[in-house]
Amino acid sequence: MSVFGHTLPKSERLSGRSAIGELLREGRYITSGCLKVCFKAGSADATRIMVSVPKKLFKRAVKRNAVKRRVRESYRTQKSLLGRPVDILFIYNNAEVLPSEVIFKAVGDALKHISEK
RNA sequence: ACGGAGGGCCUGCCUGUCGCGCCCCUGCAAGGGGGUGAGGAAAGUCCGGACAGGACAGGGCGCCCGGCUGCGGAAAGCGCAGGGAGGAGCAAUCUUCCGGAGGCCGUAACAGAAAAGAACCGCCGCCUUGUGCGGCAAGGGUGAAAACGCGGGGCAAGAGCCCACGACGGCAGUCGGCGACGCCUGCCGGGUACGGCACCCGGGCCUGCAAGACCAAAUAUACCGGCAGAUGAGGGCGGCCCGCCCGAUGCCGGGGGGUAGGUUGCGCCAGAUAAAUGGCAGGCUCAAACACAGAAUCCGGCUUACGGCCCUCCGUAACA
RNA sequence: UGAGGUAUGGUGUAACGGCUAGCACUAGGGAUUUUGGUUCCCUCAGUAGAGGUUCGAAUCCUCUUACCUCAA
Repeated sequence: MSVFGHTLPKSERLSGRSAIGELLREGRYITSGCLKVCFKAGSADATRIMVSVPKKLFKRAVKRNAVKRRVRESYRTQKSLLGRPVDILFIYNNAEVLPSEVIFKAVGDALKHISEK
């Protein structure tokens, strides 16, 4: 782990059918700007996240990838806002590819909201 | 210069910083170092394969797809070059069609007499002068399409009826070409268009990596072994015992198929598996660093989307 | 990722390649009625988009777009 902690290795990403199913079943939902966020207290040691961009919103894979990368980048630079381990799912919920600043703010707000709960 | 036509090429690189996948090295570990990391279309999934499973004695018919020629190719609704007929454009050039049949079958709405052996108007002849009989297909009109064009002969009037020239189709021959075919000569032919059928040549079994292969919890269980069991195993009521009720299987071990899940298929310079190539700042080469766009089994094409440059050619205008 | 299908007025659906694309409901107008309903009459509005074949295309062919189904 680097000095700054602004990393996002594989162990901090949510994967696996059962883990995702558990989150979707038991998680709480909040909305923050262009994002819908599903989260629950983490069962693993580290905070784990995943990002979802529905195909209904963007038909082109390039746009979906761009949005996912911006969300991940925003989380990576702001992950220090969280205290204890949480499982989080970010679902993009806007018909347009928004600029990085907007997504950055939405992710930041969501993280603050979660850490207060 | 503007507009257009054809062809070719490219669609980055570097630095700083924060990050990601895979591989290698190092380290007990945390980590550190190095390498590498999307496209010309990766797309649409329109064709063809490889590969995999299923089916399958051998052969024929049928069915489906393709159909000018030559070369390339494993093959292709493939590429390159060329041929014929038609169409678009002032032009450069582009584009559509193409084996085969004098036979058979089907279709040709409306209009029109008639849409395939035609006669409404019309033209001509005869007499018994009529709502007659017969001949003709040049002219008119309908239609998307009407029986080859034009000139002459011929005739009662006419007509490829005959003749010359021409167009079209077929056959034969000389020459040129690997060939499709072309040029020339001679002979023959005359009801159109479209589609299908005999036939000829080539290809085609079906399903697709969510194919397929391997490992393998929990629960139930084929089968095998051991133990207990109508002298009551086990279960229900209950915290336990007694009691009451139901009662022939119960427990343990092995074990096959198989589900969740995992591995493989899956790439020895991309190789993930909820899925990596990015963000920010700046620079360089420069024709430009923008547009279209993100690998999931892999190849060969086609099609569609889209930025830029170069070369050749055509047209218009201006200048020399 | 692979395989397949659909698109016709606002909605649901018909139409051997051939009349002005038919029908029902809805909507608008009118008639009947004291008013409303029922009933009757009239009207509006459509072949998803772009090319091609053809004398002629909703229909046949090609491409594009949108939507749907199936295969863990």
